[in-house]
Amino acid sequence: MNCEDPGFEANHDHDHCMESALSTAKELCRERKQRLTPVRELVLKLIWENHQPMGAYELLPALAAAGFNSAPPTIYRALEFLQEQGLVHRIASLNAFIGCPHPENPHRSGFLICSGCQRAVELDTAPVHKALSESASELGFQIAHETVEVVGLCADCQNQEAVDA
Amino acid sequence: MNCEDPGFEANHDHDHCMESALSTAKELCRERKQRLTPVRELVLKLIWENHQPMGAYELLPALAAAGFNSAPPTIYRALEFLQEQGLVHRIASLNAFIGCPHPENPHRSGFLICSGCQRAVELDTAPVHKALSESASELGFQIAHETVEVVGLCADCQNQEAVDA
DNA sequence: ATTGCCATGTTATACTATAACAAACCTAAT
DNA sequence: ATTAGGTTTGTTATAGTATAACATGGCAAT
Ligand SMILES: [Zn+2]
Ligand SMILES: [Zn+2]
Ligand SMILES: [Zn+2]
Ligand SMILES: [Zn+2]
Repeated sequence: MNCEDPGFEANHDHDHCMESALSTAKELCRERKQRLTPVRELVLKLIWENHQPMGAYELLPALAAAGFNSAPPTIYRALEFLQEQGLVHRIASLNAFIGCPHPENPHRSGFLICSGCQRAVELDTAPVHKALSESASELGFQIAHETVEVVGLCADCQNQEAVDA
Repeated sequence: MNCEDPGFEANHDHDHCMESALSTAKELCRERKQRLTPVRELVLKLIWENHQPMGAYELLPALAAAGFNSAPPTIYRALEFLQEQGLVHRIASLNAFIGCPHPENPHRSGFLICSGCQRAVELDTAPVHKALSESASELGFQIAHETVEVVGLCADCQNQEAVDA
């Protein structure tokens, strides 16, 4: 698999993920006449490299190592830009950020987060959105944004638990 | 309506909400042999009084006014206890806490949050959970906990917007 | 009364995020 | 090329959220 086909499979080509995500990002920003500056690109790269949700402050050392200013505003500005472009999502329950595998079409995001291996994969939120919008419309509530973050164990980590037990 | 029938209706009996929530809490803690100490009860009362999601630090002044220590650990300990007992929920996307209208049977929580009036109501999460668990089981993912927080406009605030426009 | 557990007080610190203003840098007219 | 205007980055400071660690006090079972 690659990162365009979300899942928890461990054995996939990380490098391909990252390169693909970066080249897609460059193309999108070019189309949209947005500037994927060096620091923004580096932050995106770092997020994809780690391939799991990353806190803002976890990214700072690598920024410093690359010669950029590593005060908090630097990283938060980059993250803000990347979020606006749909290149990364924020996971509220983790105070962390993760790369989006489908930035070309903006969408509602939702995540499955494994508490065993810390990996997170983006969900297809269509079914859950349908359920939510039905509940909301019963109350006359107009949805603007959804936070859907599910914590649990991925298949690998369930197996691991069984082995350990 | 009262708070056992969640909704965004403005004209309901706040005092009844609060008293009902507090007496339910007392009874539950007695049944469970848990101690609803003065500071814990006060925190619960403050949360219900405000009747909207409250940040931990917003509650501290009232604690100080009541003669309690008002250092952060005090409030976070009380909140932790109240969460364990299902008496309050944390809303991750707001870093805030709100009283649960149905603490007698522990449940998955989900919220509709109005960005106009800051009120939040608990959702019936059964339909959402059904959708989520189908998506999760396709990936062999075992759900432990769900964060479902929907931001938007309640009916009142939609009307208000229409008037203002 | 003694012991042990739970709850609270207290101080300090970690972690997360933004405000505010200055400097550098594009970019696109002139 | 010059200049003016907007955007990006640097820099310092601070706001906002949450927990660690250890001391003290209250309560209950023996
Ligand atoms: Zn996405
Ligand atoms: Zn896992
Ligand atoms: Zn609840
Ligand atoms: Zn409203």
